[in-house]
Amino acid sequence: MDQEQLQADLAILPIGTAIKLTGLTARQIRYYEANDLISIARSDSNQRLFSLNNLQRLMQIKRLLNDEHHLDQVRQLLAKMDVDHLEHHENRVRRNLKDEVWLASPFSRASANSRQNPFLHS
DNA sequence: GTTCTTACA
DNA sequence: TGTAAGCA
Repeated sequence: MDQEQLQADLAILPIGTAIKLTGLTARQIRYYEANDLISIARSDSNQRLFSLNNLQRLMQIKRLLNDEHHLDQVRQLLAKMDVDHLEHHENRVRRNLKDEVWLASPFSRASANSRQNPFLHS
């Protein structure tokens, strides 16, 4: 995970900021969370902590509800999107692992010239 | 002052 | 969905 994603996942913003940036009310945000449309981090004192990704998702929920969708439909739609993203992420991890195994293998040029090649030094 | 939960109009 | 009560 790169630094951009890391910062986008950093949950540090209070609900007051989320309210101003999304245009939603605290009531709505808490209602969406209670109905599993979004998962929001909590502080030690049980206060909600929002990340940039949280805000983006809240605005997405806001847009979807304004169109045609009902709460149940939005929940299922977002749930499926989450599954897809997870699968893509897992696939990416598998590709990276596969590449690393190849690069570390004795059949790879990178391995033959690598400082970490166990066959070169001692 | 802000946020949280619960409950009622 | 808004709002008030009582806490943290």
